Formats: sequence, C-alpha cells, structure tokens
Amino acid sequence: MAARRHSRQRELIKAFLNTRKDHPSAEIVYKNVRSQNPRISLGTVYRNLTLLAEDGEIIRLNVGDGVDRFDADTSPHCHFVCRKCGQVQDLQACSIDSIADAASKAFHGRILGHVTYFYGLCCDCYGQTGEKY
Amino acid sequence: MAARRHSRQRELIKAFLNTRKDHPSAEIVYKNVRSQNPRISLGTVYRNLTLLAEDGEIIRLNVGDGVDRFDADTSPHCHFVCRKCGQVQDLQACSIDSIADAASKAFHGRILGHVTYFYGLCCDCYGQTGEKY
DNA sequence: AATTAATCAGTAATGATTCCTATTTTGTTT
DNA sequence: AAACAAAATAGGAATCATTACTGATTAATT
Repeated sequence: MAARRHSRQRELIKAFLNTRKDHPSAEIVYKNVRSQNPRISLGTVYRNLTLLAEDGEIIRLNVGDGVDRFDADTSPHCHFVCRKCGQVQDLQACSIDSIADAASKAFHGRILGHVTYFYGLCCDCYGQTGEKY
Repeated sequence: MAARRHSRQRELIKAFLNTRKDHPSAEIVYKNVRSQNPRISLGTVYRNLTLLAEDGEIIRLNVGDGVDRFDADTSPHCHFVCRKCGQVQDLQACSIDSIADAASKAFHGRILGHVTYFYGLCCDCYGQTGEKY
C-alpha cells in the first residue's frame, strides 16, 4: 500500500549514514547532507530517517539524551554511551539473544525483541578522569 | 553541598509512586498528586522527580515513546513495553547482571551499568490480535 | 506526453521538559 | 520564639526536538 518511491534526498541520507559509525542525530545528518544538497529541509531529513527506520534499512536509537540517533548498521549489536562526553559507540562483543528466550518463558504475552545499552566512561574519558566516576 | 531539605510536595510524589507499578509519566504523577494538593505545579513535579532520581530513590525510565517514566522500585529488574497499548510492566525474571561483566572484558573504558527493555505484545494485546504482529 | 501519488521545501504547530523570578517554607541559630 | 539563609514553590515563559501542514515538484506508469 505504501508504495515507496525513489528519492535523491533519501538516497543521500542513507549514503551519509553508511559513512558514519558514531550514530549521528537528525540535526547532524541534516548539516552534513546539506553540503551535497543545500536546499534539503530538516523536515525531509526527519521524514526520511523515519521511513528508512520503518523499512528496516537503519536503526533508530534512543539512549535517553534527548535526541534520536540513527545507525546504518542493522546487524544485532549493543551500544555503549559515555556518561561524560556523550558519545555512542558499538559494542559487538555482547550476545544477549539468549536473554529474550529466557524472558519469554516467564512472560505470558509475546516478546518480539529487546534493546540494551551500556553506560559508563569511554576509553578516552576514563583515562582523563581516573576514579572520578 | 546540595543540602536536600524536606518538602511536602516531594513526599507526596514519592508516596504516590509507591502505590503504582505501571511506571507513570510526570504528567500522570501531576494529575494524581493534585487531588491531594491542588496547588502543586507541574514544574515542581518535574523538578522533584529529577531530584528523587538523582538521590537514587526512584528510577527514571525511557522506553522511547517520547515521555520519561518513573519507577519507585529501585531493585534491579527489566521492563517490558507493549508495542500496541504502550503499557510498561516489570519483568523480574531476567538476570542480566552477568552481561555487564562479559561486556567489560571486551571494552577499554569503564562500564558502570546497563539498561535493557523488551518489547512485544502484552498478555492482553497478544490475545486480541492473534498473529497480527 | 499525460496522469497520479509520493515527496519536497518551507514554515507553523506540538509537546515534553527546563528555566526564570518573586514568594513561601524549612531548618538552624541566636 | 524571632531572625536568618538557603532551598523549594507556583506560575508562567522559554527551549528544543520532532511532527504536521501546504502548495509546488518529481518519480514512476500508462
């Protein structure tokens, strides 16, 4: 029903996300994509990010810092959020898939998926602050 | 430094949260607490919810639905979010603490904690929709 | 080329949360 | 108990990410 049509703007946005591993926000996508298409509007960026996420081409990420972030890597993986500098990075080393199974057994509805993120101090911030946190 | 002083309003808010297990939003806390103190302001509710969370007396919860939710149960547990009706419920049966340890080994910064929530269909919605989702 | 619906740019609107300020409370000190 | 200082409040304004609206464009189809 929702016939998705090709669009230059959406293609640009997806291409940009493919170059980044730092989970940029819509605003950052907007600023960067404008260098290739100065007439693109922020609303268009938001709408296409939502469309791409609906189509499963990207992942919408919310780590509780007030902005939605977007990730072109749709393979199952977790994220780490630095409490000091706010950066978000991938954490491939965690296989939590088994958890959903365990949770399903003690649950009477239906579990479709789960979201996990870790927080703490990233490598750089940990080195700087020592034991501050 | 931040000498916390007693306040009727904060006490009311905490007492209300203690009676609820459905992780209400600030707006809902506001509406309910007003029946006991009609002059309380929404800003006061927000500020005290933040203070309580900072003091570790409650937990601030963000499941990506646009509002922050609050939980008086500070014991370690996960949450389940229904994709259809939006309700948030506790999921006690999951012990994911071991995950943080596993993740720490493959990480060069410092992991202080983690957040996990499951999503899917709650018991009621699963019964209604069958295989729709 | 004509048609139609998706998409766009630009802008206004929404809504959750925070900020601001004069006033009131709370806990402490004389 | 009166005086005092710091913290908290009510009420409202401000912020800011995101969504909604609208007339103009554009991509795909006949």
